[in-house]
Amino acid sequence: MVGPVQGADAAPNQTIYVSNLNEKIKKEEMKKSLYAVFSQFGKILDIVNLKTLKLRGQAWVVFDDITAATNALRQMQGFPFYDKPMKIAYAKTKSDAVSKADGTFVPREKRKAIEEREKEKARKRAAAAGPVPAALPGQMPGMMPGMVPGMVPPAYGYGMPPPMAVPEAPAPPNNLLFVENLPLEASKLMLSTLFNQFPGFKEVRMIESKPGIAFVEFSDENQSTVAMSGLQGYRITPTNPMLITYAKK
DNA sequence: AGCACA
Repeated sequence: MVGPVQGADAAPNQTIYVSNLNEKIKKEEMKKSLYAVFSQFGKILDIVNLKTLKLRGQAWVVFDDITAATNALRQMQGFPFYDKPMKIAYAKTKSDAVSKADGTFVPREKRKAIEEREKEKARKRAAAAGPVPAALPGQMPGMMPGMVPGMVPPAYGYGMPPPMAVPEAPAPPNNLLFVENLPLEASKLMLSTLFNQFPGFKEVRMIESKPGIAFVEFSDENQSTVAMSGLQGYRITPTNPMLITYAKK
């Protein structure tokens, strides 16, 4: 049998479906925090988070490739995030961001229209031809006039814009953390106190001319990773959940 | 629980 099987998990996909998310968190914040937590696994093409009745508490994180998605799924399964354990599965279908990147994207309205047209053609053909004739020698079943084996859809048809701009590639895991979205009142002492709870803490560095960010150094990347998980989204003030990523070195 | 692309 072909296609998704009822009751089975979705097949591996470069998009993960994340559910059991805290519904109180606003969309923009949720996306930023998901980005902060998942970008360590690979390039993220898009994050979709809708708050409609049917879709709240869920998000789709679209990765560049399925290896990244698989690692994210395995490593972040059950990860406590805004006080709730994340539930992660592969998405059931291909994301638009992926279709846009590989040139196969067709807007939904057009997809519908095209389907209708194909159906209509099929009906007419069936009516005109009567009983199905045997295929001519050398003709492949299912081929239509004008079709050529191996034909592919046009890249970037339909006047679509190029794929969305993507945040620059995140740094690989390492011992130095980059902290952003800090409130102005965040001090070196506050941050040191906070990060010092985690083993391997070495120092906090802030830059006078760049408020809102800090670098936090640990002895090794395992230790920095633990601290990142522990403080991701932590609020020094109610308005600024901190965003922690690995620093570029 | 809920699988979309505002």
